[in-house]
Amino acid sequence: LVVPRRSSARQDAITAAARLFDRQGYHGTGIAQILAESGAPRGSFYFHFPGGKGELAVEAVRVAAAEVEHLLRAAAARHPRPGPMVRSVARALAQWLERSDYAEGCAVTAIALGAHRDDQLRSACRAAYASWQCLLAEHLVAAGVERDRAAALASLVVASLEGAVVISRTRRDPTALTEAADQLTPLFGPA
Amino acid sequence: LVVPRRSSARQDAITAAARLFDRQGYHGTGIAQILAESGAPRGSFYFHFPGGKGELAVEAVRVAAAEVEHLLRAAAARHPRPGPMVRSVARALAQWLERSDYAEGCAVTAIALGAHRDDQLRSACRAAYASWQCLLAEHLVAAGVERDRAAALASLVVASLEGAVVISRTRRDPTALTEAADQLTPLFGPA
Amino acid sequence: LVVPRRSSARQDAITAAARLFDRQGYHGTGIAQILAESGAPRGSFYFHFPGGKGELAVEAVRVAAAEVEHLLRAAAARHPRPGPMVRSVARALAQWLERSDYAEGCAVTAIALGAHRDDQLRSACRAAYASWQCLLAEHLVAAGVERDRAAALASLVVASLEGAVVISRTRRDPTALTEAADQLTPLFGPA
Amino acid sequence: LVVPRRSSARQDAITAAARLFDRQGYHGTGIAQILAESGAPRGSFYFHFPGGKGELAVEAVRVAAAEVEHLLRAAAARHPRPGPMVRSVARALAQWLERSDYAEGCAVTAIALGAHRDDQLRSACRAAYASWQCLLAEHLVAAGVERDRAAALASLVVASLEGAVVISRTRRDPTALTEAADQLTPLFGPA
DNA sequence: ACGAGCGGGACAGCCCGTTGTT
DNA sequence: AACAACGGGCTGTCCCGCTCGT
Repeated sequence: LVVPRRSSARQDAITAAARLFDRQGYHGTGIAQILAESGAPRGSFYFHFPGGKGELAVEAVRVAAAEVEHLLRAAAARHPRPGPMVRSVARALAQWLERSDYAEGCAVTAIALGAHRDDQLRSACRAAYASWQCLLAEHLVAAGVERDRAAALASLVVASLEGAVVISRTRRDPTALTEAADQLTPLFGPA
Repeated sequence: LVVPRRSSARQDAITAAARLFDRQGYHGTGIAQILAESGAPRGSFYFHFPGGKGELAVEAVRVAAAEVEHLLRAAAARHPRPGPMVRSVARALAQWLERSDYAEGCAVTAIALGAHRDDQLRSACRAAYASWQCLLAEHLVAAGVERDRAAALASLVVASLEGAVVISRTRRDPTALTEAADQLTPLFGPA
Repeated sequence: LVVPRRSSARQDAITAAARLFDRQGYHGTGIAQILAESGAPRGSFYFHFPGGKGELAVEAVRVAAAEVEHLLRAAAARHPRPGPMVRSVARALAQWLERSDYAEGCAVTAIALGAHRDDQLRSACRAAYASWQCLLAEHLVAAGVERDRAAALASLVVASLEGAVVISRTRRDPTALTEAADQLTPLFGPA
Repeated sequence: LVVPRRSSARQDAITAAARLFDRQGYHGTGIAQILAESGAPRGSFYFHFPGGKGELAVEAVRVAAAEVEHLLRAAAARHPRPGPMVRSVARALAQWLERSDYAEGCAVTAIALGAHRDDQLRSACRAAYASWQCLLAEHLVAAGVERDRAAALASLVVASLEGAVVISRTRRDPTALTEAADQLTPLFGPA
């Protein structure tokens, strides 16, 4: 007996959109390309996404945010001390950049910059940043950082990595990421 | 002796382009809008910019980079110690964001993310980041930071501010910027 | 004994279609909107209307024609003399226009003009005009007008009211209708 | 010496648009078809018509209105008495219908019904009706009809012919037009 | 009778880059 | 150095007709 299995078209389109928005930006990516690369059918696009491109982008932001959340959680589980944890995240991001030949960075930033006029989209990006900051802050607190300082420090870490990804991509060179993580380390407490 | 005073059309277009690319992204901004808002004539656009939109964007990146360089130099002149200097820069960026109601952030980042396929454009963005990092590193050296560490630290500062601007814009709230500068301060040496 | 009470979906769709074709024209109205506004289910549309949009429009024409027929019959019953009868019809049409803020006029005309390529549709419109003319002619004959002249006169009345509705709608002003009825009156015989 | 002779593309598009809007209605006619049939270039459409399809339709209404104005003036010049004048106009309209095999009627009505949401378009149609009514009213006055009645009578004539054109087209038979003109004649005064 | 989904084509609008002429 | 005009491709959006499975 086969479970009715709803079409995968919607999810396929979201995945492809996250990748393409990341590579080419929000305005630089057309729906046609997203559908072509995802193999999703054209006719049901506005059935799956009544809100059009914007709604698709909101979903793409959620997917991209969840991937990074997963990365952060995995690093936190492996490294109890914040210094190694942040360096591990930076290394993972650097590898991600290199593996795509610096074509893919962070879909959230790409969409945040390309479409900050759309309030729902902006809101989704804001939620992504907030979740990352929250995860980092909790890890810092667990490592003994005082709660208020942990929040501000987590904000700095998110911003640093975010900015370092953009710069690394522009340079086609991951040193900005590793330097950022290395230089941040002393802030997390005594070695 | 009369200076020929070339037409301002070219410069007007560049200025408008920097503002609009910042606000709407590279692909989100059309040449028609740039010409309309700058008042530059349509007919001579490809006389002034034979390279088309890409060449215009390169010039816009240079202009935007120079503005930030000016900001950095001014802050360095006023604040000999790196902590206050970086905090002053963050405050200035925050004011810039607020003044435009978070519509304008950094044209370099907007273009870097929107058009990183164009090598000349990417090169111009890379040069912008490099010049900022260089200015910051020299200021750190002058304040007594060892040269190698100063370069890495400057890289972190640039990345942090860059990322904080993106996040602040997304949040419509400047705290990410001020938090970043505050948390970075201890890295610059003993109070 | 329970009357099977067939689903109202079909009738709902026809009613909504008549209203929307009237407001927006045949090509300006999509099936999706008709279904949305009527609350009729999407899945069974082609069960109820195997002929698609065209068949739905034919039914809409019939409904709209019947409404006008009803209006004509009621006016004829109340006013034995043709002059008052036609003026009463014009007033009713004017009220109908005003009540919808001149958004709705006559669905038959809207469809006749928008889709006169479809023979079945054209046929339905022709039947509507014929039935109105017939009703009017009989009323004129009953009032003493000679039979041949009654037919031609009824044709003029239908055309006048038809045209006056279009003009009134364009003007957002019912005077074209009342003027038409007033000026026609002398043709119906001695006061 | 050659007069710079601006491109005929704009006028070509307007002429084709008038014909096609008449045949297929406003919403039933696409810009692509208008450009294809007129031979006008695609790239400069929004140069010639910044207001898009709506602006094109406004011009088409003006052209169509002017053609009818010309017809009315010619008939008025040839027939000093209103009866023959109106009958001559009706004959001309009937011939026009027959010549196009009842595919073309009156572009103004087609657009008035298809796009009465667009205020500028509605305004252009209103102006067309007003100009026809005015021409007719002046002719009636010149023939001795009292001024106030002439205006109302002219309104009736315009509405009748308008409606008769729609009905004739639906019937593919010009009798509605000739009947209308014949039956109107007694209103214009003693034979 | 009906919801979900597909297929592919059309819509209006706008894009960037190039002509000719002046 | 600026103009009117072109060329044709692409955008997001929406369309109608249909087939599934229930």
